[in-house]
Amino acid sequence: MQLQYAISQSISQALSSVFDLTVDATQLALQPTRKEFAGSYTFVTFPYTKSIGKGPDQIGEALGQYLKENSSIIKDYNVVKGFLNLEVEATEWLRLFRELMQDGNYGQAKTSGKNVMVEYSSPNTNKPLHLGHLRNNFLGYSVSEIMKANGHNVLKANLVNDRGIHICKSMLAYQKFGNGETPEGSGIKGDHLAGKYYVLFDKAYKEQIDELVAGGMDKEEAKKKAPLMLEAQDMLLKWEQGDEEVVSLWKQMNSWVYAGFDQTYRNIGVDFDKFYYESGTYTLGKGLVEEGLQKGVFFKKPDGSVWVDLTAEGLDEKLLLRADGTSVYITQDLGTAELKYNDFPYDQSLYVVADEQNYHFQVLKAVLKKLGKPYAEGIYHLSYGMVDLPSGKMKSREGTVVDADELVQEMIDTARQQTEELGKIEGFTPDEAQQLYHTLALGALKYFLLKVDPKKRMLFNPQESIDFRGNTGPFVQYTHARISAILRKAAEMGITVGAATFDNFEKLHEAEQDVITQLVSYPEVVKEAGKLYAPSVIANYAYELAKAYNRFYQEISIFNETDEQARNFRIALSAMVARFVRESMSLLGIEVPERM
RNA sequence: GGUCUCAUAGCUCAGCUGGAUAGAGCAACUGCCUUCUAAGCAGUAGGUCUUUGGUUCGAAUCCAAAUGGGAUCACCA
Repeated sequence: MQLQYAISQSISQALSSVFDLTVDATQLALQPTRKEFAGSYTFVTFPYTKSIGKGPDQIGEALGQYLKENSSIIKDYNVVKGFLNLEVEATEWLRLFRELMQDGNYGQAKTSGKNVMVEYSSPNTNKPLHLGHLRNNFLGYSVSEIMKANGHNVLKANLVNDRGIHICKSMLAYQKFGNGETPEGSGIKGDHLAGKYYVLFDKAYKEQIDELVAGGMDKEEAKKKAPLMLEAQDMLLKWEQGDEEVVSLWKQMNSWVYAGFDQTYRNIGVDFDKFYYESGTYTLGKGLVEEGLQKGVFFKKPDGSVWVDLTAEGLDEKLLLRADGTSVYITQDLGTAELKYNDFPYDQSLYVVADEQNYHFQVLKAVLKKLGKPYAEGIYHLSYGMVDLPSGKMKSREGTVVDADELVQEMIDTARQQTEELGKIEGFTPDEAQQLYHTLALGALKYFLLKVDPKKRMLFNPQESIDFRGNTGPFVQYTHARISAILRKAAEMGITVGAATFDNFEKLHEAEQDVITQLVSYPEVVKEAGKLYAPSVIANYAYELAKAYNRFYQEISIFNETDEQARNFRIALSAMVARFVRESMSLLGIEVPERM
């Protein structure tokens, strides 16, 4: 940030004139001063004791003295055990604050001219979305917003896994046990209906295995020989051959599932610019395999299968094409990478996919590099950790998954209950109340899933995640609602933010200065979040900002202030906090209410 | 077994490129609503940063090893 750089420059100057030591300002590291000491920024003098030949305290004292006398920004200083703490002039803080007030795009980076594709969600069409998908969806959406704020041109893509043996399983079960059930007829959401038959398949399949095992068959063999499995495989074959009956069933069931997904996506507030379907991409990539053979970077084994040797890259040999010429998972991903690049020439292509696929993406990138593809370098696996439950890992087959739709509904119910208990719905129409519950529910859920570093595995505790106090989404939302009340009151009094001046105000309270410090650090935070692909950085910022404001709110009165300038400043400060709370939360895909 | 990854308060998590006495929230305990929304604020208590070595003025942070979780090593996706 500018202020820090300005201070660094002054220090650089001080080092040069006091000690005749040349250090570039960019090499000087400042850190925020710890709460227990006076000051905003701290300069550590230890690294310079050798080259200067004096003790750390002596250096700090001399630098502090120089800065106080020569810099218009530095108000005062103190030296504690070699740490030079610098206090910044209130006028400087206010200057920065005015600057931010006037810049409607503060924190929004200039257009980079870069294209960034973000693939996320990518569901299977045989079952509804669960908690793990929610982390994926929220991450993907938020990272997209963060990339936009960093000036990039973003395309959100969803690669739907709409084919394969698992899809055939639910189709087959439906064919056998469905009795023509439809979402309309039974009132079951389409994706849940498909999921129901996927579970039914698994149940019936297991029974068949047990029977075969009871008849003396080996369990592994029974898994392969169970009639249902054979039928499913047969169905997949028919699908690939374009069998009319199978394809028509596939189309019908998928259309139900899409209607269900669409509803969920709208409900959780995520969207996509482009959809890819594996049924349309699964044959891609064979051309690239051929290309690799031509170039001699792939090789054929005697049985005719095609491989790539990645041992030099620290990986293994990897199959790229089966002996019968059919493709494997990696084959189509190679093809899809190229297809995506042709559709949208990207500088970066992010894949929001769980960390269990780390190896796969290493291979993908390495293979494309071997092929000399220009876009290989831009591929980035945004790998996130699994969501665990207190009971352990989620397993779809064992029914320990937390269903996304159900979870959202539970959150909404909790929001309603909490709001009613607190008696906060006075003056709300039923529609507005409903809207508020939804805003709070999703705020709580998204914040909970996004505040943790994406790379880390996390625990979802139903009890804690529905907490609306402390470091939570609703806490930040509450801060916004509070400020909204203040701004409404200001408007009633005829005070307009921007027009009501505070030119002569310069007695900054500590709590006010802390809020400004938070506000002006926003651009850096957006940059950092973009660099790390980490919404958690934004979430932490929103929390710190809200916390700083709430302290100010508690300690300092706005409307009882007799000094008009001070009052105007505080209203403006509140308005800016509301603005950056709203903006940072929107980078997380979270809305903020006017009242709650 | 090979490779990758994680380990911070009772619980869930922060801790930026090494910097001061390691921070939040929840849970526990104390205060604060005749004043702008108490979904808030202030405070108390709670830690051998898994262990052991190393690098250095200085290590939760960097390096190595050990221990314990997790992922992956499919002609599944």
